[in-house]
Amino acid sequence: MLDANEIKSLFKQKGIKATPQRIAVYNFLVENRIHPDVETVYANVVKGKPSFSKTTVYNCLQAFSECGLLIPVKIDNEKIRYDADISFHGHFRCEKCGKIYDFKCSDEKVSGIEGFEVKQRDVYYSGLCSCCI
Amino acid sequence: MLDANEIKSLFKQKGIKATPQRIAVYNFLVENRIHPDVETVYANVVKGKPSFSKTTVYNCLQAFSECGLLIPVKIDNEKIRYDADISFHGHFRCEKCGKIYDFKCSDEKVSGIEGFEVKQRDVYYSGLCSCCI
DNA sequence: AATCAATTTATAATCATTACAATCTGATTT
DNA sequence: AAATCAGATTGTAATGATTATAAATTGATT
Repeated sequence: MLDANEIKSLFKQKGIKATPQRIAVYNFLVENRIHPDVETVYANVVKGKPSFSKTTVYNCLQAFSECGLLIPVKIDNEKIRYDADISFHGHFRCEKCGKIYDFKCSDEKVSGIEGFEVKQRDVYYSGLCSCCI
Repeated sequence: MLDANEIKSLFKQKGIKATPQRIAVYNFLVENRIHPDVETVYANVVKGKPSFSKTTVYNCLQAFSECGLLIPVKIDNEKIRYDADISFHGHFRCEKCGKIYDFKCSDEKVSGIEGFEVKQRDVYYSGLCSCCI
């Protein structure tokens, strides 16, 4: 469990209000690096507060995405999943078990978009993980 | 306009039946490298055949994706778009004009997924294109 | 303690995609 | 060339995740 005051100052830094719901959602994301989707986050936080609304989970995840606290992972045709590790890395999705793996990824050399302003880079692989081959 | 017989033999090679609808959809994709979504494809093919069903467009695009005739581009929160260029390259989406640009992209060096079987690699960038900066 | 903007909640609305079943048709066989 | 049949197309209906809405609540500031 992260220190609530740390989270609060982090939120303040990012300009978003600290609410118990947001703290619960962020805490879950940081402690469970499983790239959960909305449903999974909801299922877990609602255990601690039965009145937790799914809309709130949507709101929280969107707010966090917008202020850069987490990265939305949009891979294959799956629902969006969320990653609290905001450093640059690739995502591999196993098409059999559905698990998403982080991997290290060097910067690519690119050409054809000279003069463009790149704000976001995503590297997605998919296939079979070693457990599922 | 591509040669219909060429397309037919291509479809046969891939093991899918050649129908006028499929030929129309594939032809549009190859001639218009605009990474269209389902709606755009439908709007264009229905002009040549008013009874064209949108379900058929979904079916065609899925069949083509499955047999490797085109690549589904799933970038940002946008609807899936389709690319008839199946060689490896990156996709840049301008968040202002919505246009998708192809770019050349060297192979990345990766670590952390040794022993995995990679079947699909996608590199997605987004930001502002030179026209929109 | 008062205030106000932001957030949460529950419900309803939206809309892209999928499911379905009847009809049709392309490709193969006779 | 006609028969055959699996596969494809069509129109309609169902699905379900996400978004919109508005009332009630609450966090942060004064």
